Amino acid sequence: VSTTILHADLDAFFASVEQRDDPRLQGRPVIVGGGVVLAASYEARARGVRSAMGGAQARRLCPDAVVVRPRFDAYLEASRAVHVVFEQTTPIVEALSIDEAFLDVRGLERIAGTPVEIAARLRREVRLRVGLPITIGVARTRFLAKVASGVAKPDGLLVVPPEREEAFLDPLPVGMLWGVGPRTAAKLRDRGILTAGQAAALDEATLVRLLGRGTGRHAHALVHRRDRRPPRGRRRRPGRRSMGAQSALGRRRTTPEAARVVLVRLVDKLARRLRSAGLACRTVVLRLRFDDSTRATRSHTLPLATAQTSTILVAACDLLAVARPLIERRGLTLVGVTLTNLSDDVTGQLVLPFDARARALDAALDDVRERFGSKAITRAVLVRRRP
DNA sequence: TCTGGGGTCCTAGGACCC
DNA sequence: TCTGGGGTCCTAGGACCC
Repeated sequence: VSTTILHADLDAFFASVEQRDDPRLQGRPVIVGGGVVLAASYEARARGVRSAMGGAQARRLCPDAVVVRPRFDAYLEASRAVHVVFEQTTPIVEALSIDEAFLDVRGLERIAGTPVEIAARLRREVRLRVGLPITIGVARTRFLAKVASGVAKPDGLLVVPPEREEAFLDPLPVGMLWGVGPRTAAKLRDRGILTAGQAAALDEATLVRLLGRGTGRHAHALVHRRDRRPPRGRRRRPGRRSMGAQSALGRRRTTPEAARVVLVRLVDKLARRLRSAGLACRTVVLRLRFDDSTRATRSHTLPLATAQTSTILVAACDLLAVARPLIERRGLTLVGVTLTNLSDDVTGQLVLPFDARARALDAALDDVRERFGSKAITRAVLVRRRP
């Protein structure tokens, strides 16, 4: 029942790193990323520049902005440094993304002070040791803490005590709710529901009817400030669910042949990432986007998990062939591959379906050799399953 | 308003098995 | 033989988040 959850969120992260590393950028509008805005400093945001905005539009809004190429290595380095400060603050740290995390400081009162004192010190430490501004929201639940930090930005600290939760949340627009994006917000707006408080007046069944089961229940829980799950430490994180890569193709009309060239590059890159993560995938998803902004996916699930480039590539090319009519009808603007059904379970028995052909078995054995060396297999047995 | 890349989760229908 | 029910997997799509 205590207010011990912190949501720490670095302000305009990529842009702040650039301003930190180049004093000439300090106090000036900075845009990271060329074609599309990856991050905008607060000076640029004041002029209407937003992340994910097209580069041309951003420059129109803010002609004097300094446009910088992203330096992902520098961001990763900064993120790690901030994380060290988090870990020294409390053992319970749940990293949400490269620039934000939940920290649970319950039980630290005697050692480290109240949550607010801890949060204030954390902000100073990050500023001092990493040189970056960070905003922290403090509340009883993760969701409220996150909303609080969003309201407190930039470079702020905001506490929502339990008795003020309702007054804090109810006037906020529904779009601020976690999991409520443009589509869901529009559905609610059609019913005249604009704020969290208005949504809270509806019962769960109504919200489920309006938004679907998952989204409806979730929204109902959030507006009633139920979010019981505490931040989980990094110990047992659920593990990666998918791994993907994509490539935008630009304006020119792309033939299936040209798409295959891109596909080979993507699959090669992904298979390497997969192997270096010690994972294998079983489902290959081909993602396509067309110039009329429609999308399509085609997927195939293999009989066994693999991390082998050739196996994945064959599946991906088959999917491309399946999608060929689609591609010929519309202009292709993006090709992507996502590998899902990930597992790290490669030891022990490999179970093939009864009708597995010799090639599938070879592929499975090659897979094991590729990952564990040519001597990894001591015995392969074909067992007939009971009929 | 289509301009990047990397993810997560949910839903719904069909196939298949018990 | 007919009827009913339950569960899992696969595929495709949708929505959302940073």
